[in-house]
Amino acid sequence: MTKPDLDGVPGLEPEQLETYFALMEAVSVLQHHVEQQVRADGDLSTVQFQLLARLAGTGGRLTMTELADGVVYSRSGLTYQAGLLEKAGLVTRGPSPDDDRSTLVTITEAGVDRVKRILPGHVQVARRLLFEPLTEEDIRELGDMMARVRDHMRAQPPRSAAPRKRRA
Amino acid sequence: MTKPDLDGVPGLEPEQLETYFALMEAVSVLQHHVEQQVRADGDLSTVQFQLLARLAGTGGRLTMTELADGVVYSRSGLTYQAGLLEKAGLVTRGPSPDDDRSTLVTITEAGVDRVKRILPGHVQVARRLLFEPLTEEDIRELGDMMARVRDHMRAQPPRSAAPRKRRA
DNA sequence: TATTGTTATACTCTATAACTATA
DNA sequence: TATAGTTATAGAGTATAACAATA
Repeated sequence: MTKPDLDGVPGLEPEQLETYFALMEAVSVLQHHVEQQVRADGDLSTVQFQLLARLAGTGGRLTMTELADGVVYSRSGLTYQAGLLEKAGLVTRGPSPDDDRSTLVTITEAGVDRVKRILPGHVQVARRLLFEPLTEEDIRELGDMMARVRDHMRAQPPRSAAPRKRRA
Repeated sequence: MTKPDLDGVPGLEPEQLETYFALMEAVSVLQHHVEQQVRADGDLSTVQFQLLARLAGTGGRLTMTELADGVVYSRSGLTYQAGLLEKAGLVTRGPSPDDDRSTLVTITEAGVDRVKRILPGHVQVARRLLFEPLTEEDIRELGDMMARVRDHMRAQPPRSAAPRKRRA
């Protein structure tokens, strides 16, 4: 092994590849800092914060399946996380009046407070790490692109994997 | 709990916040698909693939510390992953001639083959999920922005955390 | 039969601290 | 003293499969 040769891989457009790697590295570092901030300011993992924030941003109560959407990729994983959040007094779980199979997860006042406690530092991290080297127009363009990408991903049919929960 | 009120959180500029959330959701979904592809095509975790790809892209051999940079955030975590890669025959570890404290990690032919086996599908996932809804100019701009962000992050001094390994 | 959610279990991964060896 | 790396260990998280209950 003296010099691995990675050329000859079909279908690589250098510009896309560089963009992809830069994006993934930048976001990976960002995620790491965010993880630390959420833990330090709110004693939660990022996943827990996302679930809580999602709940807070959607009216306060969702079924387990709705709550999982896009954040957690297995049912049992959500049950585990919801159990932790409930034990911490940040959400409650109760029966749904609409569907007796469903569980309604409701954010508590303490849960909302926790999100509020975390958010400012959260935004500060994003601003310092992500937005600082970008112009206002960059940010607009980035937001526009990412909204398109996100919607495109949401619309993607599951490929070979078993169909997962979809939003109603 | 009827309707959590998240307003009144200081320092939030709605445009930045939306951009941030769109970015994080899009990348999170992308990471999940990438994880599945790397596992399916190459029987590796994303971290293992990143380590291997980094090694392949940097001339084939790096010290443990150099290899860790930006991918793994603790020394022991890298030792663990390097141990797995070595057991799988994808890298070898040996003493460094320059510094007897260092360990040189060298990618094997099998390691390079593995990266080559994974890359095409990898790029395909990125193209299908990330690049499809973007124009060529979008991609150029995104790449430009992310390169700036990445470099900015690399230049950031560690805040309150203990200083980590830095590239030489 | 399909769907919602939980449980049990096994596995992967990560981080902290203690340790060895070299600079 | 500081740095490179390993080891032991403990904890968090995830996924799979089996299960119960309802649609």
